Amino acid sequence: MATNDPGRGGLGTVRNAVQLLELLAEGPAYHQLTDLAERSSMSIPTVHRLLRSLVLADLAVQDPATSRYGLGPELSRLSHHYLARLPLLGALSPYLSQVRDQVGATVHVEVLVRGEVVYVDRVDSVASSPFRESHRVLPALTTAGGRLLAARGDEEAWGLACARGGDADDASRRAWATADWLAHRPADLTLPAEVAVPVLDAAGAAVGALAAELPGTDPATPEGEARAAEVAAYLERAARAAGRTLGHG
Amino acid sequence: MATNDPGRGGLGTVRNAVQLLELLAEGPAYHQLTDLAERSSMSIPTVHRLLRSLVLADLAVQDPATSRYGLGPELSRLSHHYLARLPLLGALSPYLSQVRDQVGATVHVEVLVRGEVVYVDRVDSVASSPFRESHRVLPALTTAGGRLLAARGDEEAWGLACARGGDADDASRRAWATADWLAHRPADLTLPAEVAVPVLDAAGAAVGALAAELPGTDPATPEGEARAAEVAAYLERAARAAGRTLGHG
DNA sequence: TCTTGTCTTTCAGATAGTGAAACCCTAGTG
DNA sequence: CACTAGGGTTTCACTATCTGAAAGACAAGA
Repeated sequence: MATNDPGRGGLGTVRNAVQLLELLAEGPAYHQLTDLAERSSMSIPTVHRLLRSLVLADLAVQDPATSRYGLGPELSRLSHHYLARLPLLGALSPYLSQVRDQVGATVHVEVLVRGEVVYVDRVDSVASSPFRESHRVLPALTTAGGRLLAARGDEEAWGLACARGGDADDASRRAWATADWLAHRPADLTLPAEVAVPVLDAAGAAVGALAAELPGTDPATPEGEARAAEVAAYLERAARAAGRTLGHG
Repeated sequence: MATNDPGRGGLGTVRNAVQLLELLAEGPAYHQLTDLAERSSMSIPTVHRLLRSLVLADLAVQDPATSRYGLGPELSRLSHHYLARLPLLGALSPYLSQVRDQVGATVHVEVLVRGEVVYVDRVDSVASSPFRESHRVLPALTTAGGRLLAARGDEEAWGLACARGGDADDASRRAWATADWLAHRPADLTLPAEVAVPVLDAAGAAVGALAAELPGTDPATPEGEARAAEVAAYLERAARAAGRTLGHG
């Protein structure tokens, strides 16, 4: 046992605080203390103190009516500071409007974090539907971009992606890891299908995905696949251009 | 000393970890350990351990080349989970595309967090410029929306906003707190001017702002102000409609 | 009223985090 | 090439600080 695994390394208090944030992130907006204590297998006072500290930092909030706990706005502020300096976004940004115009659909930039796909940037098409899910975060393997990124990631990333559901075998992984582009129609039929291409940095690592919506198209049909290939060509050009401005690792 | 102020309440380790995240959020993308230790007035080993814990949780990253530290992608994942369930966004979402079409410009949803304005949602106009700053986070008092929100906030929020710069006196505050809408052209002339209206919940508290860009318009001129008032009318209608679906507090 | 289910606080004790100092590396320099 | 300077990392004894059992508050239902 090289790692001497106590959960995993790092300061216990930080680990516990982070675990709470992750519990708060799943399921409904607000959670009750008792429940969080049980799910985290920490004692109730400990959870209470941790939550109070997180609330003080605005990383969590406590609903004054029910005194239940949820995630806090400071996460958004920090996230925006992170994204504002993310090389991937800076590199893609100049091309996004053009790609949007070329493909005539909403374009997304996606990254893979802990088995989930996060939509970190977007340019809306003219005909964006009013049913916008602006802040989707989906299990990686349920989206085209997520499949590309998870399959090209390391074992840990792939494992986390599988753990989020959307079953996949090793054959799928090999196919996705080598594909230049991928189209997928989500099981939720209210969401549009999407085509995605990976964005590779100078070292050849997939740092994100560039995806376009395919409203009213089913990539399982021949004409759908033709449309997807056509759109993918535009995406690939932008992804390659952006990739050239990205340094190593 | 009612508060017995040791910095402020909460668990010390969490407070320190959060302080590091805030230091990482300001200035350049990557910071060095020594510098962070000095700025936080914590010992170097302590900062090192905290950062290692944060890196383990993906809340921070360590650049493998320079071994310097920056914010991590998990912040985005958590932030998206937060935003996905934010009542403000759900309430405004159905109206945003329509407002975009009515005003013919990019529309933003903004919230105030710790003295900074965070752009939490956006619908792009057809003619969105390629120089998109998608993930701005600006000192509150340098934007129209931030001024509205800070002025209507409590003392603490107002104080934090002033601390971020963009000087303001009490007269300005009173004017902004009662204004139905506000237009402002940022000092950075590459950014467009914006008009903003507050979004009030059932209790009358300002939970966010709805703003539209005014490209090529200077609200300081008579015709600019007329245009701003016209746009504001559309924004107000959407903000009121959304506000009705927002509960108390 | 009593019960049940919450969130919150207290307090003694030991776990777990702290800082000084030493160690290791890499990069730059004479 | 040896030397220095500047970072990041690790060790270790100490004790500050976090922990958990139990008790306290508070609200909602029966």
